[in-house]
Amino acid sequence: MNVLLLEDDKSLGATLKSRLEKEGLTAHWVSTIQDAKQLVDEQTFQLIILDVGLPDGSGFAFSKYVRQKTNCPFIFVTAQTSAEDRLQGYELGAVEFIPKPFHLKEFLIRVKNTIQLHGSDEFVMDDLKVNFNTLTVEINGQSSEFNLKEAAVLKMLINLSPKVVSRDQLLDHVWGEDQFPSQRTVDNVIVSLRQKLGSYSVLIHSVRGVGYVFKKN
Amino acid sequence: MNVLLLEDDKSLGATLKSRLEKEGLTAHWVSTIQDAKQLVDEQTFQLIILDVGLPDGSGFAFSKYVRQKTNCPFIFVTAQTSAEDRLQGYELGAVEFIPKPFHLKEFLIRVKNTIQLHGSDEFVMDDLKVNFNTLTVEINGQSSEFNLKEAAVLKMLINLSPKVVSRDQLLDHVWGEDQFPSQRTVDNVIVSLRQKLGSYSVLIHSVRGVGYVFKKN
DNA sequence: AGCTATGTGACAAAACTGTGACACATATAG
DNA sequence: CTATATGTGTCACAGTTTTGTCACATAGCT
Repeated sequence: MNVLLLEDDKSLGATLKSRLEKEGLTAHWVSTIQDAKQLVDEQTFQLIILDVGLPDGSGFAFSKYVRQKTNCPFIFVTAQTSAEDRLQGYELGAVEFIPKPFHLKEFLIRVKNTIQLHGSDEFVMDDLKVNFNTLTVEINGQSSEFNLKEAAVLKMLINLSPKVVSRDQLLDHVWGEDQFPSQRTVDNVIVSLRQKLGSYSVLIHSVRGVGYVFKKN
Repeated sequence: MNVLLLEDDKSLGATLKSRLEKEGLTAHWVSTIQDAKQLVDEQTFQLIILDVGLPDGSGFAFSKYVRQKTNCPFIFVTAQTSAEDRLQGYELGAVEFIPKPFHLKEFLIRVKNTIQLHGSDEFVMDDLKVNFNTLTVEINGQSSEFNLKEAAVLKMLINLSPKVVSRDQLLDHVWGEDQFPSQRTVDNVIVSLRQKLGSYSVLIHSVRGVGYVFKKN
């Protein structure tokens, strides 16, 4: 799960990022709306956690930007906690509203609940539907299943699309920085991915000398 | 859906009861812990919404009483909203904590989320009928009984369907975050569930490396 | 003690993974 | 243009990991 954390308090941001990662999530932490916009344009997230009072604008405004681009669920974490603030948050499409200050345990409980309830980890394009939760891919109703590595590789390619992802990046991210399988291993995963993607296999291009790209159309 | 509303503010209580009923729920409204205990002893509820500051005691205390008797989810609605209060609420097993004052719309959004996440205590599909309250399953009239763990696991799978539930999620939710049975334990519960589900056992799929899914057809 | 509910360990079965070999493709130099 | 070097696609095999299942141990209750 790819999580975007937008929080300008350095200490809090660092803490939350580390706790989210302990939960097995991939957390990206930025402290300005500008940086957040850039990340949202570059990657896809399954959850966004954001403050309202930020140095370069209001989290409420940013949440509108997010809504236009994706349907990613988001959680407000803020000291502005009046009934009106909360209602505004929920009406903007928030799925949670956590008032500051809070205890970490409460934060984690509520984030977990949110992920269980709203966290759909899907990629859809035309007749192609990939579900990273059930590790399945459906093409024109025909479905087949991924294994863990395949899913992780495809997810990374899609998340970073249209950037080229090197084999080393894949090995680091998917296999872990302490594992050193041969680079042929990556190719093999690509092979089986392509088989399972059928006619959509052409979306995975190989870039000679570098790695692979997923091109959305 | 049977909902218990424990709120001593007459005006607020009446409003909430009426709004809950507009949502199609059956709402019982009482204003004292004494009355609430009596109702809890007499009936089964699928959701309890309660204030903390009550004329004849603390809602926190009552929530402990509830926990002993049932596993019904409950939501605190209260003006005591410090981080400590909220944490205490969540640690007592609350699934939501709504600070006063609030707008009705926020209240309804959060109640609906809760209901969706925790579901009802009966599940019916074709010839399959599962009752999580009496811990029974009936298939074509043939009935058998679950034990507590089996029921809790099945309920979680069904409530989150079609999402995959990891063994860790199951261990946290069913066994508790402070218990650490082996993951084999989960598999064994799945085995006995499958046995009791007979021909419907195929609905429980395992997702290698992740966990299990319940697929409603 | 007898009973039930629950957790554990062992082992087989199934699925996944990484490797090397080889064919094929693409770049670069001559 | 051809030869050579290098990168990539694909396959089958064997080792590893995960899961299904069973028999048994333990705990708590009556």
